Amino acid sequence: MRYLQTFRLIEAVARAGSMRKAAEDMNLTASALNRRINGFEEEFGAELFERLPGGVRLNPAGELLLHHYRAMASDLERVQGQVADLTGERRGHVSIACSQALLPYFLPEQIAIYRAAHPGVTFSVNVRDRAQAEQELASYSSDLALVFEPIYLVDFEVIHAIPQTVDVVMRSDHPLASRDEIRLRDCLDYPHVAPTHRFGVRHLLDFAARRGSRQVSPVVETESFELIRHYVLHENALGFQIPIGLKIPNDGSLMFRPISERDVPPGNLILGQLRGRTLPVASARFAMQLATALKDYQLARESIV
Amino acid sequence: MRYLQTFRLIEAVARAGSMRKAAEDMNLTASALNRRINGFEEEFGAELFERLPGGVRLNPAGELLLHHYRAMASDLERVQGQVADLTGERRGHVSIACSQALLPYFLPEQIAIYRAAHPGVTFSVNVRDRAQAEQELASYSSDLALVFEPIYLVDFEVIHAIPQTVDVVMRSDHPLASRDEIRLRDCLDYPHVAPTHRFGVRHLLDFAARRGSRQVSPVVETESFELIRHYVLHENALGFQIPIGLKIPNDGSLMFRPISERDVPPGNLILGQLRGRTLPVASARFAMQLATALKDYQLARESIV
DNA sequence: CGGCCTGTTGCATTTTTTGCACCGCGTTGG
DNA sequence: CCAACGCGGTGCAAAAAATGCAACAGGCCG
Repeated sequence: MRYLQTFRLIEAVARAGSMRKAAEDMNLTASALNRRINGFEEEFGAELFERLPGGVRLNPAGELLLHHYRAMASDLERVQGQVADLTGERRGHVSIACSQALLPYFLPEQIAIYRAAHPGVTFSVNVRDRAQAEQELASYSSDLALVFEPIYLVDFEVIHAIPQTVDVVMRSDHPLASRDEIRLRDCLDYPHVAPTHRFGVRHLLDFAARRGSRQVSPVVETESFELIRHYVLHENALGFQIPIGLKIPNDGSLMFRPISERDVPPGNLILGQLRGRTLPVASARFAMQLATALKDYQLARESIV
Repeated sequence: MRYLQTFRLIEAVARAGSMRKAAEDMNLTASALNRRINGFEEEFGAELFERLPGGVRLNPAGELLLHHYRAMASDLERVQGQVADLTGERRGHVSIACSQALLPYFLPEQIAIYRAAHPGVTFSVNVRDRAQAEQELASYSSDLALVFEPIYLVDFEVIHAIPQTVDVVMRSDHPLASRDEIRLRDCLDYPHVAPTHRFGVRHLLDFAARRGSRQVSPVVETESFELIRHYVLHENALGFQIPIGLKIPNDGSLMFRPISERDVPPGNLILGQLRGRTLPVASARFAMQLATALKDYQLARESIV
C-alpha cells in the first residue's frame, strides 16, 4: 500500500536511529526523507522524534503513533485476507513466535496439515524465549505465540493452555533409566545439561531446586535444546525438556521420563495472542487448529498414563 | 491527514452512489477521482465498487475496507488526543448520540461541567432514536450513545445503566393531579399525547396497554417530546416522558408523576459505546463523568422516594 | 432515434516529490 | 585546539505524480 509509505519511513527512521541511515535503507535521499518526516510532523501536529546530536529517537508521541500504525497495518492485512476469502481462494500469512520445544515435531506437523488444506497460506516461524514472545505480539511482529511458561503480561491473551511436565532426557543405559519415579535430587546428583535461565524449563528447575535447598549446576549450559538432546548421548548425562519436544528414537538409544510432580510441578504450554486484537482469518483458523491439536495431544497423553 | 484522502474519496463515492457526484462534492474532476479509485483498487487487489449502469455501489470488499478505514480514522483521532494530552493541554472532540429526553437538562449541564474543566474539548450532540443510535456507533459517527431502552445489538457495550419510570406529564389542574397513585388505565381514559412507536416510552406504554387489553390512542402523536410538554398546557391532556427530561416549572403550571410500576415497569436509560473500541481520551473521560452523574442522579431520586 | 447520465481515457498543465549541493552545528580524535 | 566527520535542515532545479479539460463508449428513457 503506497499510501502507508510515510509510516514505513517513520518506522525505518525509528529503527535506524538516524535519518541518513534510514534513507539509505529505504532507497531515498536524506533530504527527501527529512522533508517527509518534517511534513508529516507538521500535519500531525506534534514532533515524533527527539533530535539528538548524532541522530534521532522516537519520543512518546512517536511511540504512540508507531503503535497505531502497526495495529492499523495488521488490521489492513486482516481485511485483505477477508477480501481474498470473498473472491474464493484462501490466501494469507501466519506468523507465530514459539518456544524451541515446538520445532522438532509439533509445529512442522501442524503447519503441514494446515498447508495441505490451504496451499495459499504461508508461514513465518520465529523462535523466541518466553520474554521475547510477548513483545513480539505487542509489536505486531507475530500473530500468535506458543510458549512454555510465558511471563504473563497485561497484553497477553490466552487462547489455549496445556500442562507439560519437565522430563529428564537420558541414554537408555543411564542408572536412572530403570527407576519407577525420578526425583529431582537424584537428577542433580548426576552430571546434567540444562538450558539457560531465559527458559521456562530452567526456571521451574531452579525454583524446585531452591525449595529443596539444592542447586542446578549443569556441566553444560546452553540455549539449544537440540544440543541438550544430542549431548546426553555422548557424556551419558541428564538433559531436561518438555515432552511435546521429545520422541523416542527408533534405535532406542534415548529415553525420557517425567520428574516426580512432588518435586517439579508441571508448567503450562500456552497458545496466546495480543489482547483484544482481531487476527487475520488465516491466523485465527490456524490458532483454532492448534488449540484442537493441543487438546487432542493432552487427551492422548492422559489416556496413556 | 492528507494521506487518508483516498479513503475519504472512497467514502464520498459510496455515499453519493456516483463518481461524478462525489467528485463534485469533493471539489475534484470526475476523471481525477476515477483514476484514484481505479488506482487504489488495483493496488488493493480487488474492486471496491460494483459498476452499475447509472452509478456505482460498494461491493462486500468495499464495505469491509470502509469499515476498516472508519475504525482506523477513529483510532488515529484517539492517538492525536493522547498526544495532545502529552503536550499538556487537553484537546479533543466528543460525539454523542442521545435520546431527546437528555436534551433539556441533563446533557447541557454535563457538557458545561466538562467544558468548564477542559475548554479545549468540543462536542457534537446527535439526537437519534434507539435504533439509529447503535448504527451511529457502528459507523464510528458517534463515540457514545445515551439512549432510553435501546434495542440491544451485538456491537453495543453498556457502560452504565439506570432505571427510569415512565411519567405522566399534566397540568396541575388535571383530574389525575391529586391522585396518590396513577394507573395506566386512568391515563388511557383521558385524552393523551404520545410519542411515535420509534421511541422507548411508547414501546413500554404499548406493551403495558396490550397486557391490560387496552390500547394507546393518542389525540396527538409526535416525534417531539418538547411538543408533548407544551401541548398538555393547551388541551389539558396527558403526556408521557421519562423523569430525566422533566423539571417542575417555577409557575407550577406543569407537574409529572410516575405511572404505577404495577402497570408499566421502568425502562433503562443506557450509556454505551461500540463493543471493543478504545475511545478517544476526551470521550472516555466524558463517559466516566456521565456514568458518575447518572449514578448520583439515581441515588438522589431514590433518597427522595 | 436523440438527449442524458454513467464510467473511462489521451493529453497538456499544475502540483508535489525527489536529488543534489550546501549550510550550521555538535561530537570526536589526532 | 582545530580539522574531520556525521548529523539534521534548506534552496533550487529536475523528475514524478496528480489533476483538469475534452472527448469517447455504453446503458437508459422518452
